[in-house]
Amino acid sequence: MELLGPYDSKNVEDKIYKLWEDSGFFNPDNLPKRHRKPFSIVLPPPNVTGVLHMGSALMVTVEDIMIRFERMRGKKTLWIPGTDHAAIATETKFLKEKKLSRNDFNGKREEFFKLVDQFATENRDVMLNQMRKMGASLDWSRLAYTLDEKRTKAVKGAFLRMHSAGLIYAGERVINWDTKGQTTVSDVEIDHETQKATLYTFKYSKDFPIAIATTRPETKVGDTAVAVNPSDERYQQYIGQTFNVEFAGVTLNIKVIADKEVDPAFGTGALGVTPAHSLIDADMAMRNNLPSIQVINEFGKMNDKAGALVAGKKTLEAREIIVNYLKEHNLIEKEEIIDQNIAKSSRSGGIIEPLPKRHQFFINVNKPIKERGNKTLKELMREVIVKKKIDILPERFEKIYLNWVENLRDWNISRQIWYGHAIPDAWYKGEEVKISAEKPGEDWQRIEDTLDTWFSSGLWTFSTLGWPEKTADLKMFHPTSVVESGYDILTFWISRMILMSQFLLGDVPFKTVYLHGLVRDEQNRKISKSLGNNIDPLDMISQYGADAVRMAMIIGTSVGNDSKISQEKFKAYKNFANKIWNASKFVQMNTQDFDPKAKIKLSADQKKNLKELEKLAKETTKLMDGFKFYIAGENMYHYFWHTFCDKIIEESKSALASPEPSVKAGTQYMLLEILSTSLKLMHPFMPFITEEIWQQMGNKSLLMIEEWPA
RNA sequence: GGGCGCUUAGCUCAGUGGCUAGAGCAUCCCGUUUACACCGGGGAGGUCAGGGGUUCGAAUCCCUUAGCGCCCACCA
Repeated sequence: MELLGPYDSKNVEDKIYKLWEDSGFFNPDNLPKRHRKPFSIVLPPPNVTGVLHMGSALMVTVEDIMIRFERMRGKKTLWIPGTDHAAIATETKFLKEKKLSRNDFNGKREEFFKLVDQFATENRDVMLNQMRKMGASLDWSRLAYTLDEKRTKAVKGAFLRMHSAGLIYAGERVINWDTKGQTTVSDVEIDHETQKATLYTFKYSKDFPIAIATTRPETKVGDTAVAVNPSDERYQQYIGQTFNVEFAGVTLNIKVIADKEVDPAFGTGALGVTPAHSLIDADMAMRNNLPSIQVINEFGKMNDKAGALVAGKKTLEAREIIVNYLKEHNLIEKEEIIDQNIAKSSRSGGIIEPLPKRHQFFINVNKPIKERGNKTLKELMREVIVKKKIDILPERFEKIYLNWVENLRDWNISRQIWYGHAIPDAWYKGEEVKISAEKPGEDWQRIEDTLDTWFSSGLWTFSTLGWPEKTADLKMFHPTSVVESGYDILTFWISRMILMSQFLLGDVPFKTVYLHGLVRDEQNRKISKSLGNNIDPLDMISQYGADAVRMAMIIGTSVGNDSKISQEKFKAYKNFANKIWNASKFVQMNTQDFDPKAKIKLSADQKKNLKELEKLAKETTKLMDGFKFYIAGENMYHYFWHTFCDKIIEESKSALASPEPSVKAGTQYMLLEILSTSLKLMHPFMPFITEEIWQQMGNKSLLMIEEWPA
């Protein structure tokens, strides 16, 4: 009997974790025979250079609850750990911490790659240990990294298959250029900020017949057309005509075109078309066969084609110069202040400048795929939700997802950074691009871009199981049962996994998506480094114990909703852990002499207690099945404290003192029964303390693999 | 501009047609001989944002108003 003093998590947790790890039961291959049906989850791979924060603590808690619950229920449970190389984020962090720039490496990419890799690995081990502290029952023998050898093979296989199916194409396109990060980014990596901007209405020159409106006059030196709505009567006479105009030191060749995308009600109803620096204009130029003139370079400065007046200037300076030019020449008709969205890179914060770039790889989401019933990726992504092959919890995110898929455009997967997967077998000669294992010819050169990091994480559910090899793991554990993540990466990650799995495997990557909310501080602020309001889960673990941290994370957080976390909450569940400890101590002290073979007599109330417990177990199971862990946990808390401790234990005190042996033995039986069943029911939530007590009760087996009581 | 959601006790939140609307924390009163003061017993505290409707019955379903929040978007 060792349950002395108040519960001290520090003496228990590391010891218990080692006990579990040594048992081998985190690995489904080692589980006893009764564990047959698979249940699998892939851990959303955190950035390799990250640290465990409140969001990851919540993620680990929810997933470990599911895994432990299903393991006890007899499933063959696999929870795969791993980390994400997070290309841009890691490269940026490395350069910043080492106070280096890519130029310092003089093009020595391999050397650079090695150093970043090493940097990443050091960080990784720290973070993985943090997950152990949380009690995560991850199968460490299957640890994966999005940039390790096996995953590289998967990436290459996926890329080549998509390319040969015609789903990946390359070419010169107007892309989102991050002027700070010096790379292209995809549509989802852009944030829009509303700003006040001046909308200028003006003519290129006095002899040009149509006035146009823009908030970016500096781009107008790259105009090749003016577009009007085909039904706009004001401009009918000019459609099809071409004008040569002198504008701010350059000669523009402006064709007047009709395009239905133009809103006749906005501005003058006429749009100056700048094919090189606007995505919508680029589309319009493609439809109307217009030339494109790049006037802004990759550093956000005007180039030589922009004319002597502004060449070499930053875009904002150039804007002033052009506006002055317009004023001097009396060309401005109207100036008004409007709200405008400006695009910024969500990673670097740099302004996004649309500009044309060669050799860019895209995933075509609108191409019918022969081997998938002529459906497009977009249709496949939509179908799995509509046909309920995948459930998203909470359901409202299905609408958000579908809405996003509707608006989906081709995905630019090229990145101009070094740390990441090289685009496999990619070569260029001038504008030409070829995918070939061998160098296609003398004049061909390697395309040195890397892939968007989400390309590799999109493969995660099956690349971690050995794909493209036909492994036993893949057969057993894919599709995975549940994917659990924050709703903020629904479009980045969840959607890409669906895309990849649908095409490459013709199957869903998971059956259920469980989305958790953001963890916020007491003032309802997002937890972020810049606010300095981060609560370190490790601090909380050392103050309150991992079980208390897990309870604090899960209770009061319903699926898909943000939650608030505060010190009081951790404290409350630390008290609960102590309550469990003391109640167990009481039971043990009073059942030392219990003989399992003794004749027992139960009072009507005691029988009722056992019935109630049975009911609670059934309800808990139902709630867990419905992913309502927060309610299940709260119910257990309430039952254990206010029913078992406050009522049942109190009432048992007199019965334990009964002179009638069968009454005493009956009471002992009941107490032991309720305690051990409670420990089982609470184990997914509070694994350390329940296992510790289970062990101290003299059980030979691990609570972790005990049979679930309902 | 399009879409989604939230508003329930002082605070954080549960509760998707049915007993008198719940929990945790906080608060107030009482209580220290042996499981636990990291405790026990008791109490106060809510026109479920406002209005309208459906229903035998509404926090829950529908409409509407207000406030707050999120996502998407190439009105230049």
